[in-house]
Amino acid sequence: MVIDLRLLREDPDRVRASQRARGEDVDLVDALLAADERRRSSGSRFDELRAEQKRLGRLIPRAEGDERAALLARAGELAAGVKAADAERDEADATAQELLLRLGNPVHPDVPVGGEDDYVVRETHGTIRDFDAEGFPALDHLELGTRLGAIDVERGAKVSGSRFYYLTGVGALLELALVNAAIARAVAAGFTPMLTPALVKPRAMEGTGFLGQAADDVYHLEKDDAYLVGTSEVPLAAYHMDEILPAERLPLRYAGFSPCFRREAGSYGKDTRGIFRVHQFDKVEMFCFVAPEEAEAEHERLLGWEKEWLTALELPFRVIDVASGDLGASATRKYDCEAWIPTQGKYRELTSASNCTEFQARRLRVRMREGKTTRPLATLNGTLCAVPRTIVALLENHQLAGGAVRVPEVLRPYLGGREVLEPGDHGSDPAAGATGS
RNA sequence: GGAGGCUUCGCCUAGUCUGGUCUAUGGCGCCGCACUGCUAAUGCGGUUUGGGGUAACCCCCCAUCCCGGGUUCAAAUCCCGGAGCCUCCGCCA
Repeated sequence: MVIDLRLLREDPDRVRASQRARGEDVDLVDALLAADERRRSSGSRFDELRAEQKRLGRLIPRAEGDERAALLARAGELAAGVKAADAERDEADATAQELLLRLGNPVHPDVPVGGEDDYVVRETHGTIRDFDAEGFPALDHLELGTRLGAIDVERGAKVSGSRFYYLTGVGALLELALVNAAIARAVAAGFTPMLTPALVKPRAMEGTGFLGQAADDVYHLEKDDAYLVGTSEVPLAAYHMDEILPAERLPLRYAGFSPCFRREAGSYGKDTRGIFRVHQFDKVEMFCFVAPEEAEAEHERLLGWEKEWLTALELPFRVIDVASGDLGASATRKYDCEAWIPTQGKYRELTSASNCTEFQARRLRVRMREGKTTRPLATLNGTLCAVPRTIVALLENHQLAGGAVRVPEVLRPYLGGREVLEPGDHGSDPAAGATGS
């Protein structure tokens, strides 16, 4: 049973306050405490009866005649009692477990309280271009992508439905360039690159906190009782499931690359144009296992790597401290990097760094051993590069008059040296064209 | 998809047929102590994990032999279901 209710028992008011800040059910806390109490009392009754049962079990084989009959009679009573206590404990366990799934990680005290719009802007970077001054109107990413032969949403919809797309020609090259550049940077920063499964068992999904409030957004394959991951955070967190890691091996840092699947339930009519919000995309994700006391510092480091990446892509962006009501279930605090999208006239989320403290580690039973003691560790995750959104930001921010797009220097080595993407480039190797071969 | 074999406390392993001091054997590794110019060797002790009792330590209780059910007074052991690994066959990028 993957339950740890220590914080709840010790400081229920803090958990209540957290639920309130998240805009979630506060009564849940009392229901959980009640289930926990039932679980404990039936558990200790079970333990006592079982102890007596064991004692009898040792006497019976040696007893004879009337004595043996009496012992067997008592043992029969005990068996019934043990069974009842066991059933009651199981029921309380299941109830507690089910309630616990709906309880989010207690929010960090410095997190701004409120909903989606109550974030606090931490910092702003880069310069927003003034297209009026430059003398041409900014085209949106879909217009640019279509002209470049990079994005095909019509055929995506024809084949798979709305919110699906093809990346074609230089669009496909652009994704591969982004992924390669991002992985190279992560590796240089000390991350171990990982290609992860996209299909996981319920345990992994549940343990990372995606089957609570976020369950509607997850694809489930009923026939196999398997889930399509919405991020490689899931298989990365579960990678060390049920393991005890020596403290001296920490921090463990992984850079995962995987497709991500999201139902986008409840976002009808939102971002319907282009590839900003889609059902399937690829993403490079950073994931860290650290000692709990290191978690906040690691959170800052994750944010730092994200900022360096966006800066290297020459994108104007800002960092927000996400408000309590907009945190995922697993995060105690979350920083989003939002890039400026010229045609929308606003900043939009490109990356997100979450400190999950011990929330996921407890559920997945990932622990650290330090000397003699074993305790849960902390997990953190941060986007390095979510491909479609990054493409949106790149196309729009780096567009030139006439629909061409300047390639930031970091990506050029990964794009056959191209400095500009231009309509008519079908993605073949420019060097091959130049030599006429 | 079909057939068979396997899964024991870090690793290896005894135990399962024939249910009951299994409170799970031994080896390796690891930790501590002793001995020893150093190292090595040797000896002794310790070494699954989770929950509970306790202010805490020692210690005590319960669970845990892949997981979940069942039979039984009693399950590592018997029965059913599932998972994982391996071998062979079929199919396949």
